[in-house]
Amino acid sequence: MSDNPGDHFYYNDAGYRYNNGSYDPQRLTSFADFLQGPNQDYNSLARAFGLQPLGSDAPELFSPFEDINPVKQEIAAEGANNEGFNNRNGEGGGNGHDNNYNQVNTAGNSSISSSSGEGGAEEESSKCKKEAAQGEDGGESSSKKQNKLKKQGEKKQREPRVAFMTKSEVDHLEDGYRWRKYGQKAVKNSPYPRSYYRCTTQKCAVKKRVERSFQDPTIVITTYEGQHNHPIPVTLRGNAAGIFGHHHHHPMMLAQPQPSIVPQTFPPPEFMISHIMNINQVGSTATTSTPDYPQGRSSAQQQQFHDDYGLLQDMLPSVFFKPEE
DNA sequence: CGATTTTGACCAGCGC
DNA sequence: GCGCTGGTCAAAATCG
Repeated sequence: MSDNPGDHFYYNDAGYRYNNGSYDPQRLTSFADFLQGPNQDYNSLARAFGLQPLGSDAPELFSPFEDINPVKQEIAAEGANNEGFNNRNGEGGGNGHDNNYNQVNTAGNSSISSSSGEGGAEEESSKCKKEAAQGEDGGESSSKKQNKLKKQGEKKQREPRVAFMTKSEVDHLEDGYRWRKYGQKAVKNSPYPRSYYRCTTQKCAVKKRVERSFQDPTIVITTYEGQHNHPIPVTLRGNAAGIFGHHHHHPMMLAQPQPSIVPQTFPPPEFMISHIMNINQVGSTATTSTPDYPQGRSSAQQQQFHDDYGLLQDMLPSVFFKPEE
């Protein structure tokens, strides 16, 4: 949707300051579980991040599990009941939170006319996927493109999407995977374009979209769709493999030397993404062995994890999910 | 010279 | 049907 997610960003109020910065394995577990399994339910991730559900206020973003398959729905329901997600504290969200870092907020950029104009809800939901195409080449030539094989009508439902908002100057964040850009389109109501990427690994259909929030240009919104069915290519430095592991490098060192909006405070967001991807990776491929976080780690490692997570928190202005496109 | 990006054409839903 | 829109294709351009 065009609806630039920016139109609904109250995420800043969501209190992502995860449990006051204290370590909460429970939540970490949740977070990791979410990333690992195929059962990504939106609320669980939110929970993991200590986010408010945004339920009533932003149904279009957070809501519904309608598009998710039955199994996931159950999970979702469970989670919902379980922990009440509805306890949004305050309505307009409001409660400020103000992080240490200068919450940019682009006050100036008030072009947020958003609501005013069309913004209005605008749903959109497009589940469109091209594909079938079937060209009638009836007439003439010109059939250049289409004419692909067409599977019988499978609807090709789309995979759940998970999006991250990250404060960063660079649009395309390093996340350990290789991507090939296959398109770019202007985003309605936004001066910033949206880029489309596909995982370059064969057989892997994961896609990713990157766009900059027009409400707060310091934030980039990265949306992933699908799950990788292969390991992270081991070519990049700062590669997730090193993050937890064996090495004693401080995460900061693994980070890419790219400019950050708030250099003195923030490590490049690439690190964060890698971190997330690492967790994701560990679970998906392998084995049911022990997860690579908290348990079974030395206290130093746990501490490290804790620190990393803290950074991660700072890097992530928030997280949100869009069940329906 | 292969891999990737650029960029306009195309395509499929959707609302009207 | 028409036009808009998000998403994708693919030929040409560029990169490494």
